[in-house]
Amino acid sequence: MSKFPDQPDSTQIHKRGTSTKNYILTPGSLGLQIRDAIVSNLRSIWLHEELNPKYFPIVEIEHPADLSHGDWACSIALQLAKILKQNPFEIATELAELVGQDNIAGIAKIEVIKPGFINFHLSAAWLAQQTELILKQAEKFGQVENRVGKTIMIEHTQPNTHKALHVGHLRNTVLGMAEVRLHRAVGYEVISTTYGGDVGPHIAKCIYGLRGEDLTKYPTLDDQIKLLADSYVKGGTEESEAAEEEMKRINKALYEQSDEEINTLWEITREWSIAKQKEIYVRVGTELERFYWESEVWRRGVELIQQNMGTVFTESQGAIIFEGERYGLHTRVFMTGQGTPTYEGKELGLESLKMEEYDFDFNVIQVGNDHEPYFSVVIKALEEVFPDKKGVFESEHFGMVSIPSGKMSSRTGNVIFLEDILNEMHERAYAEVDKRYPDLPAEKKNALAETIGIGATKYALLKYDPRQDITFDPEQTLSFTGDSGAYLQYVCVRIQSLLEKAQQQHMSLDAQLSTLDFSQEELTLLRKLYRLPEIIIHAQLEYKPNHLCSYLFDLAQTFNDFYQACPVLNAEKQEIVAARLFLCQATLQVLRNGLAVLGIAVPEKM
RNA sequence: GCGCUCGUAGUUCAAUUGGAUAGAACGUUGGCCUCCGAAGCCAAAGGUUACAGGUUCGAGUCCUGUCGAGCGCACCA
Repeated sequence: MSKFPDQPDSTQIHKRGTSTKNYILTPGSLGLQIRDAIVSNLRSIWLHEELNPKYFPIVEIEHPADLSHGDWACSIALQLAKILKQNPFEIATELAELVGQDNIAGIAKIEVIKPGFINFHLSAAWLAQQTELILKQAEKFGQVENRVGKTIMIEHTQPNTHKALHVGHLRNTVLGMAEVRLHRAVGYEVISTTYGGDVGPHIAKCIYGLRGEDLTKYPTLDDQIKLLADSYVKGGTEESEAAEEEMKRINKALYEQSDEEINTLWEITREWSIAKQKEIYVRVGTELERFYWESEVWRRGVELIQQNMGTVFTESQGAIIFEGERYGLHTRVFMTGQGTPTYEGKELGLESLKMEEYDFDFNVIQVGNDHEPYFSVVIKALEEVFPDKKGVFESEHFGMVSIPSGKMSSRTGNVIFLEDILNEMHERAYAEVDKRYPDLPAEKKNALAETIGIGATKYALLKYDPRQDITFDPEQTLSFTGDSGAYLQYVCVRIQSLLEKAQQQHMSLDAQLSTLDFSQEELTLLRKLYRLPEIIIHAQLEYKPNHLCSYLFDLAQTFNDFYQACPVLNAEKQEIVAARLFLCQATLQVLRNGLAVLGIAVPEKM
């Protein structure tokens, strides 16, 4: 007997790009039960009609965009019309009839609509039960165990030393940490790392501009960072031949550590940069388990290149190259004519060091999309050098950030600095806090302003598709109203204060629903609350935290509809008060859990 | 010139990877605090998804072409 094709669920799908929506179907979920019921009944039809199992489709179900179309929907009948040589509406009707006979608990109604959609409506009892589960699982709700036992290293952020961080870096680190948390949420063991450029021509430029400076004249970290930025511009805009020769000499000396004066200068200023980076990481909640540096991996890269000369790498015009063209890629230089490794050459050393230090199943490297062609080459070369590591390394490409005045460039000074953004957002949030709570001690105002400012900043960067280039206009992008971090925080804070009031009035906060007589607004809320785990899986598989942002914002809006329409504490009957308090708690839990994955904190009051 | 990515409301972006009437936010206009927090809510206006074909039950999404933008095309990262 020939075999029907496998019907995937969320545990079987590793990566985005898979052509099925069934990644959100977790084992035991109602969605999976519905899908499987459709599959098994369809198989009966298949066998009855004596069709070839080879042509049996992958059955997909999804949440209709419009809730009036039900909670789950399946369009398989439309796809089968041709194969079965039958009207899609008839197929849908027959299938719906058969699935209905399975009496799946939780389904209140199955509808067949127009051309041939089968729509499943969930019962209030099931939704209520599901919501009780949210409160039972508390902060664990939203976590799934799809990838337990797998370890992934995520390399992100990657700022160079000797340069001030700008909005682009902020986007990278905020996205990077969101990816780290999303992967943890689906069960991965995650190693969060970064890799910084601390040797090479870009550093040489800064050192060139720096020479002759009395470093002791710059006592504070901010002065020091300012000096580095100015020096970089000085070196970067110098175009005379003599200066270029000198910078090449400095570069070479940096690699070989052959010049005492340059070494000292480099060591001191490198520490400045790293201190500043760490300060920022603490502020934005970036946690890194291991900092890799070009200076510690380049020799290893050179050795690997030398060991694979003639096989993987070849010499050309004095440089050492990898002939990517043989694989339809670019041919790239891995070692320059001067004998220094390039970005690509160093990368080789980096990956080999990672493998030596850690045992991981995957390593995702998140970089800007301008690096995309290089990474295809680097990964190809890597797989040639380490043939047993095929499929381990993967690069993920983020879109670039430009600003209204054009493309950012540290060299010309057309940049918005990361810290300026954070500070400005802090100040704006402080002004709002001050307006509302003028009597609060300054210390508390500052703490609150920081939570709100950082939250709004992170949300503003996470709500876009990571792969899209974005224009970052601080006036417009960073907002405390509408689709913003502050909006979500506000909804949480308002629920918190509601619950506090309820407690003061000794109302019951049991994680149980005593009524199933829901209003339209309550029902809509219930129909969205249970979806968080699916959203997290979706966001993780596609590396798209913006899906989680959209969901949370939509949930918050749905809650506001409910809040506006339904009095909670002042509801007419005790059991309605209890039911609504219960809904408030569940919403708060889901919002908090989702925001935690995004790295956004919720203040107690605001 | 070649390659990759992209083109959606005045602006910034979504759109469950081919699903149902393309959604938000900002901005604009008008309304809602004697009522659980107005950083909130409601309403209005705003679209031939750059353009032209094609594929099919169905296209913003896939294929072809045109126009336009960004990025990349060996000793920078």
